[in-house]
Amino acid sequence: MNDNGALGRTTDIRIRQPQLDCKSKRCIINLDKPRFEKIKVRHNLAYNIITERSALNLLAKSEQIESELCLTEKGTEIVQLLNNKQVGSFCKEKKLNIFVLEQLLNQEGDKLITWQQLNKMRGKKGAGRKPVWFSAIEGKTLANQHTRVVKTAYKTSENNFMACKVILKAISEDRRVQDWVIFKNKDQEHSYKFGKVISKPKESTYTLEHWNKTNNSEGYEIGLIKYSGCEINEKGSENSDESSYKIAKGFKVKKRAVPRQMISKVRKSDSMYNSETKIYKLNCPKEALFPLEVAMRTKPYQEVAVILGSRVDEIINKYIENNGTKIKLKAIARRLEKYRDLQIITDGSVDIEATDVGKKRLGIRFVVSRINNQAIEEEVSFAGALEDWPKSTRAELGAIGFALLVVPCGSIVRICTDSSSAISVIEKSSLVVETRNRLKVRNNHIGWLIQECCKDKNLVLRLYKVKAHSDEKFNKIADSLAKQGRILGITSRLKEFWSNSLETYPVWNTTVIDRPVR
DNA sequence: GTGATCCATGATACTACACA
DNA sequence: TGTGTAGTATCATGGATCAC
Repeated sequence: MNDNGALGRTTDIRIRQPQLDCKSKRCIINLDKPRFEKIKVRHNLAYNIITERSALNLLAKSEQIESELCLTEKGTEIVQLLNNKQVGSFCKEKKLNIFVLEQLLNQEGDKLITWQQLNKMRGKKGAGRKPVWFSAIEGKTLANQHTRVVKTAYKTSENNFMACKVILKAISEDRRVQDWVIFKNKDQEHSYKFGKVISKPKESTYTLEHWNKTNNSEGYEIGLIKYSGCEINEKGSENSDESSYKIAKGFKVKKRAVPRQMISKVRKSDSMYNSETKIYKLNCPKEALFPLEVAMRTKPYQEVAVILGSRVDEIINKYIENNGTKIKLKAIARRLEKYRDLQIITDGSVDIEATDVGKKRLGIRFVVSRINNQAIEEEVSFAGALEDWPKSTRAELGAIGFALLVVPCGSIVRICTDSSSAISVIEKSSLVVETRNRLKVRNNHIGWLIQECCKDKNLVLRLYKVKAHSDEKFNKIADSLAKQGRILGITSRLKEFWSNSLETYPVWNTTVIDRPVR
């Protein structure tokens, strides 16, 4: 155990394997005698030595191995709820990776999932009979067989983060596949809708069929019924009677397609509706798909796997590589999403003190100075730094580009900058349409980003040249953020987003060369 | 024209368990 | 360890539809 070489690693594996075999949440070095007697693991030398050691009351400890092999501190071991015969059945199960009762409860920790739901969420078929150990767990824990609410002693006191979750997938590239997806209704912050992609044209939008959630009493938690008279289609469809909803194609990059096995058709004989109505059911508890809804209702709040963003979020994801910067920009975008007329002061600077060109950082910052042509009380600003090619115009363009990423779609944006060269680059870029000519403009990477961003968001961009270091309040703030952004701000890197338009582009040391190359 | 998917239905394979 | 049983999902089929 103390050996750092091959012997130690082999011992580690030999200890790890029987832990999984005997369904222990802790390293078997820690197990007491009654727990060892629950299940015998055969053909494992390390296990035999540890059991013999336990019988002789000898002590062996390794804090490092024990902590590495501890699956969870919390949770009720399923083995503790079963008799010896049922434990035998439970330990034969090798595919589902179930160790504690909490893995079988829903996100709110008050209901037991079914055998079929467990299998589906683990990507298994779930064919065959329900095993005796699962039936025993049901018998022991369920307070109500119909609602599957568990007895108070087995409920979790807070949000159950050990619950099984459905892993959403990206929407299939195959235009024939009618994916089931979940999407957010803009008016209801944490409420999600179901949709079926019925058409994937080559243009910029997909068409979704909106399916409404229904409550039922036939043993499944969520039923899906096609919705006529869709309330959320005012943006996508001109006809309010249609149940279709058009979505931006950028949507497809998000993992929001529900795996096929999670949705199945309800048999006509089981349906409470007339025989003509198609009903689908969700083969998992609703919380397994919507953990964010649960997390917002229960405290403490923790970030969870499924977060669906807005179009602005998707555009930020498209251009920015660093997660920290993305989070900051999205937070600013949320504050501005109500407004359609914004004036933003931008500024950029180069770290002239750094002698190593490779380590020079570009300080970028912007401050929102006026909203709907009125001065704002609360400061909305961003300060950060940009990597690669330390040029002052690039810094100015970076600040403008970042500012455009946070503004709402369809808005009028007035950018105030002290760099006439930045204004010149943007104006030149807007006049050049051909890809070949675009690449002849200096700083074309950010210039292209700005043009694409305006196009993606349908922005009206107006550029104003202001005097550097003027006395205006927000210009001062922008100046004061200069050093802060360059020294303390998160260093961001732009994605090579134009790889969608260009098959090849010049790169030096993994960095895009954004000036004319001969 | 080819191939993939959807749909409904019936046949079959799969899985776990009981028992000898 | 092998066999039989029960419950369930999956497969095969063929027509219709749609994308390539």
